[in-house]
Amino acid sequence: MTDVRVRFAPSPTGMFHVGSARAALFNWAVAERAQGRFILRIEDTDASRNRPEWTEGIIAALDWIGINGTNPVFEGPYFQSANEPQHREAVAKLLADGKAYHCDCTREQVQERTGSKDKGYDGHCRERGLTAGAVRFRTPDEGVTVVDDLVRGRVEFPNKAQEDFVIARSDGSPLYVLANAVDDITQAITHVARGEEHLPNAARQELLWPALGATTPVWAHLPVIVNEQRKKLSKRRDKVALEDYRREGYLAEAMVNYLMLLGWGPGDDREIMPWTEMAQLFRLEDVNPSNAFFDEKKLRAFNGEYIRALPLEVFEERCEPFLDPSWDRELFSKVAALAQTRIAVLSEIRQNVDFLFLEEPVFDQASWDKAMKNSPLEILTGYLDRIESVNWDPESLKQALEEVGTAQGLKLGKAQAPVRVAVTGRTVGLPLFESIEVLGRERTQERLRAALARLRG
RNA sequence: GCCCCCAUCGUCUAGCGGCCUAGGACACCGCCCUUUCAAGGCGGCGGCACGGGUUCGAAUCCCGUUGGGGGCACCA
Repeated sequence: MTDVRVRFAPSPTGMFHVGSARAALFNWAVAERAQGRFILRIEDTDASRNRPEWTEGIIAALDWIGINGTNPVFEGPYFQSANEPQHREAVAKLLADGKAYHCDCTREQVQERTGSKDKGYDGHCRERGLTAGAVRFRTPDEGVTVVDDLVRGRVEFPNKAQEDFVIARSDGSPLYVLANAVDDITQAITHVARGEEHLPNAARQELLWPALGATTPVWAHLPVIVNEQRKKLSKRRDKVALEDYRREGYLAEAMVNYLMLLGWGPGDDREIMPWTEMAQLFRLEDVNPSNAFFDEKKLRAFNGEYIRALPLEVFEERCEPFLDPSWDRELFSKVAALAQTRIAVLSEIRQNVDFLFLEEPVFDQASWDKAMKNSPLEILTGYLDRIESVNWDPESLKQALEEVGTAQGLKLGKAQAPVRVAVTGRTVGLPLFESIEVLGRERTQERLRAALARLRG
């Protein structure tokens, strides 16, 4: 088998999308498994829609999910705009060969002639011998064009429904369908795996490649990732930016793992699986052809799994960006392990540990009211009293509260509520007595007194 | 309107003619553990869209219906 060369060819027209990330990952897996090449090509031929920061965003996002030059399989980035001379040359050759022709019709003129806005181009300029204007590719009028697709099988497109599509603007600048084909050919791409929205383009390129003297690559059109309404994920209405997920505290490993499972499965009954293993198992032939819903709930669950699997020190490092710079890291270290099983995304670390660092805990009225139901005055005063002399370890702190509770006829579950809110401001959180231990005697006493004052109004 | 794709639990998937009494995961619901909340353990709910074929046998093959989706730019 000849060397496998795949490519990922995003256009820098917006924030990097989870759908693009998955397509990149699928290609990356193909390249890795085959020990081939993964070519990153930035398709920046529409200058009006491109911005340099989007390009940087693409590279940073790919790097985040593990796609970068560290791996020798990676090649690029190349910029499509740099290949414009070749694109123009290809257009010229097609023109010279009579496989393409100039056309100066406006959209309005075409519509007027065909009497419909849905009919498409009518071939009006085919034999006019124009030497200027847009360039159209001459498509066959009969027969079918076949796209042999790894995930969809044989797909036929009737040629009579295929209009003579434009390959270059009237100013001579080449269009996507042409530029993309030329680059794929010159970069010797063997497998094109991209979103299903490109399937109609494949029909055109199936015509274009031979016209350019090349044999067609292996196609694989990936299912679309959809939202809850089963519509293709869109920048406008859906949360699609990979960067947003990163900032929220999703781990790249979890994101990669989850994305790989959208349209594909490793085959056995495992889902949580390291990249190296997935890459060895992945085959385009096994990609499921139907659309997949991006389920953030499941992503969260995966992320939780990955967080819990982290060695403690690594977990602490990963939390770093989500902690206030002023917070004492040694104090944080003491409760990190307790928080690790309690968060699903890293940003949630804050609400779990903030009570340790704030001057006074953040109270919300609802939690307060909920917790201060059962003899709160007695519990708080009683505990304040016991705490004065108790041994400062979780077990003793617990026993002390148990005794105070018993005196009020309350089990620990009830008795801990007022204390928890007094100390942490919240009704749920880390194990109470470990939290108190780390907070220290004095600060705990302060908080209990403050709560009492607040309680007495 | 035209062209194309798709169809297994709510969701993501396993299944590629007999192993299926359809498996797993997320979600959901119980129970256990328990100082709250998690985590963990155990259990439960829940699906082959429909109708015809083909076959000794169909979730798996074929056709149709219905339902979803994608594409129809001098964007990528």
